[in-house]
Amino acid sequence: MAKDNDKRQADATRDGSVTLQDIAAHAGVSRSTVSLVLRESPLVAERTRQKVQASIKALGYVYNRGAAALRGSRTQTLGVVVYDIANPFFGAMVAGIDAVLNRQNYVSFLTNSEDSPARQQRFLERMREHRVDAILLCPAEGTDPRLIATLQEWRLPCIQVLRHVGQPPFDYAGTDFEQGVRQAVDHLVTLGHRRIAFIGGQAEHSATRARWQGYFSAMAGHGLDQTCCLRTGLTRQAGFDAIQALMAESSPPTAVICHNDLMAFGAMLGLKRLGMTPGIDCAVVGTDDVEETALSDPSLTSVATHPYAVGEEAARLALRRIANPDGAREQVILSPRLQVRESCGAHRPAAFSRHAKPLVTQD
Amino acid sequence: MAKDNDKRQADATRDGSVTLQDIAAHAGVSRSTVSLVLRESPLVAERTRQKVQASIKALGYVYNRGAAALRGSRTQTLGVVVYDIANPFFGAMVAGIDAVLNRQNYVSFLTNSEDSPARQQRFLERMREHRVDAILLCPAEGTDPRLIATLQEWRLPCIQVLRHVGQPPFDYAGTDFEQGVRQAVDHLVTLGHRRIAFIGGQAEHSATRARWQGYFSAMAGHGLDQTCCLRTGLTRQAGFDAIQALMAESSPPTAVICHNDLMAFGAMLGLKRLGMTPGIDCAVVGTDDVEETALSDPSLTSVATHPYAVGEEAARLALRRIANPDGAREQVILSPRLQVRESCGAHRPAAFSRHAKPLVTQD
DNA sequence: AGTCGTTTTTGGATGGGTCTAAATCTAGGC
DNA sequence: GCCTAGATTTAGACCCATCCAAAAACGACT
Repeated sequence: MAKDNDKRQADATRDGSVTLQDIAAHAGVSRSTVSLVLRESPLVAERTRQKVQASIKALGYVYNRGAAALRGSRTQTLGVVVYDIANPFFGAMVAGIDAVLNRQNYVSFLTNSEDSPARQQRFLERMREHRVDAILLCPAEGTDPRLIATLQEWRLPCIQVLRHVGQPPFDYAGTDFEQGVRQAVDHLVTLGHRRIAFIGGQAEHSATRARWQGYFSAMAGHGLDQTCCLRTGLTRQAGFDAIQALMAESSPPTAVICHNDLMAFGAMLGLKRLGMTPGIDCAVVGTDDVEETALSDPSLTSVATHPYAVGEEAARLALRRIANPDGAREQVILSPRLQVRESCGAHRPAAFSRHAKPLVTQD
Repeated sequence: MAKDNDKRQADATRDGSVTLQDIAAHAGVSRSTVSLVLRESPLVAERTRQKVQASIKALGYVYNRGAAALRGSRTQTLGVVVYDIANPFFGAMVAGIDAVLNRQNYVSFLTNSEDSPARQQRFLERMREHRVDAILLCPAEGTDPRLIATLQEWRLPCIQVLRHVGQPPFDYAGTDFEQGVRQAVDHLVTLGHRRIAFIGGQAEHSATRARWQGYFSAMAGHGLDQTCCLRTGLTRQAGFDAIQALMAESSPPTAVICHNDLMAFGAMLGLKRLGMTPGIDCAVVGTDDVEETALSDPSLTSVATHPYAVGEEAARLALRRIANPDGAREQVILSPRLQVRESCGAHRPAAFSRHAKPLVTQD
């Protein structure tokens, strides 16, 4: 037996792969026992546990999660699909996801659909082949609503994030965009604005619809029917173009709310281009409250949508769903908060530090 | 046999897991043959291939990459460790990595070390347990240089990105920061500046050292010895503080080069706070050329370090290394390019800037 | 018909864990 | 000293593909 031991150990050092079998031999127990020790089972006697642990250390064993996943049912991996990883908003969200997963020894695959349903589809299939335990999906624009049902058939838990498609009993984590826009409208009305425009997306997903809904209902609530709005793309350029179109109208708005911060930055540049000053000649409010809001000039008032926190919630929800695949579906919806800065004309803080926001937005 | 077939198929629909065995039975061939078809082996006869493919489609088979990885040696996965995923620079880099990997059917785990060597260590160990084929590592600040040797012992290919530690024969992809800073100095000298300051990191990694090196050597090359510089943190706040300290000196600099764009944005805000106009009272140059450079006011002149391209190169290098683990180590180093905008005072493009100035001086 | 070289196909071992049911060991009770 | 419930440990099947050596099929050529 000692000889057998030696041989094993020699093998191990040669190709660097020590297995349960090797540990078992070294510690003088069975493979099963070692497996139990590794999984911290309470069934193992303390003395045995220590003996095995010592062998594990001595041989430099590395757990093989792939092999474990093959027999067991969990891979301890998650798939994350976003549609624009270069967007700082998603950077923050991914950081939130990462923070939660690490605590649970999970790792996540990250892929970027670039808002292409076809790419998204390929990724999902690849994730499936890798047997991820769940998917966090920010659906690409134009995603077929039936996708969610398909994933269900695949028995692949899917948490939708920020946007959602398909029929309601689904898992979702996001922000209440409707309420966010409403807050922006309310604030602007308080400041005396009446002609408030909204520029936002034309695509049909939940996140767009919710914003429009918030805008229309808030305006109506204040008895302001003469809404003016524009359905555009979601880029900085779109904001730049849209604001100029709005200003060219016979009675231009005195304030504008934008679908996201990128568009708001574009709108501010557009105003400057026209010789106008954002926050004075026309108030501008963005959405997301990305880090850069504080360093634009004027600093941008924005509806904070807490990407880091959304990421955390989504990840937590995913872990709950993995633990209990048939549990009731959950929607975790965070409340946005209007972050008032200079661009809405409310005030102009004197010091940089006062309107600097912490690097990590956490509720 | 037909009965056996039926049973198999029933199993399949029940728990959604069709295996090679099922396909083999359905197509009337052996498991081995099916495996060959899946891997597009030229050994299989065309007729057989088609028959098998039909069965695969009919039964809705899903390839099990985990099982394949257990026997074979490749997992088709990569680990990516960055130190600040919320930073837009890394967002772009990750997008570049993702783009290359997808073409090769690879997926990557992404984790965020937050510049903590301990977290980084944990991640690397987890990646090892998942048997990733290679690691793309942006080493956290304070990483022990021996880490690279350790990874080598683990036989885990590691491509360092942007920063590097350890002894030279290693794989690396990054940008030539030294040359970047040199370009910035040269440009500023051409514009007539003599008192050029540099504010940058104090930590000891390659990326910091290279920048200092570039600064000192370029200054010396122009016969400008009276260098003034500050070693600070790398945040916006650090830039904000540093510029004010510099301006308080008896003979303040007329231009300042910053370690990254975040600091440059901070520095510009700092100048405004002092009632000065960036690009007029003091030139400011950043590094990285993140997207937001164009929308600051004034727009920021910056040394473009091409994060997307760096990500692509790193991923490609990783794939080469996986294919040939013992090949010669490579260093892929991209040349930066100075992106001249308004903040260095060289010119003020007509488009956005004409009206921007009055706006800033309003404080 | 027999031989030979290709081209295809295949059985069975293998990778490294987990799972289940059964075996073995305790200590306490009589 | 024997019996039993409870605590530990274990053997062996299993997960699902890949690998290798060997078998089978095929066609061409003596």
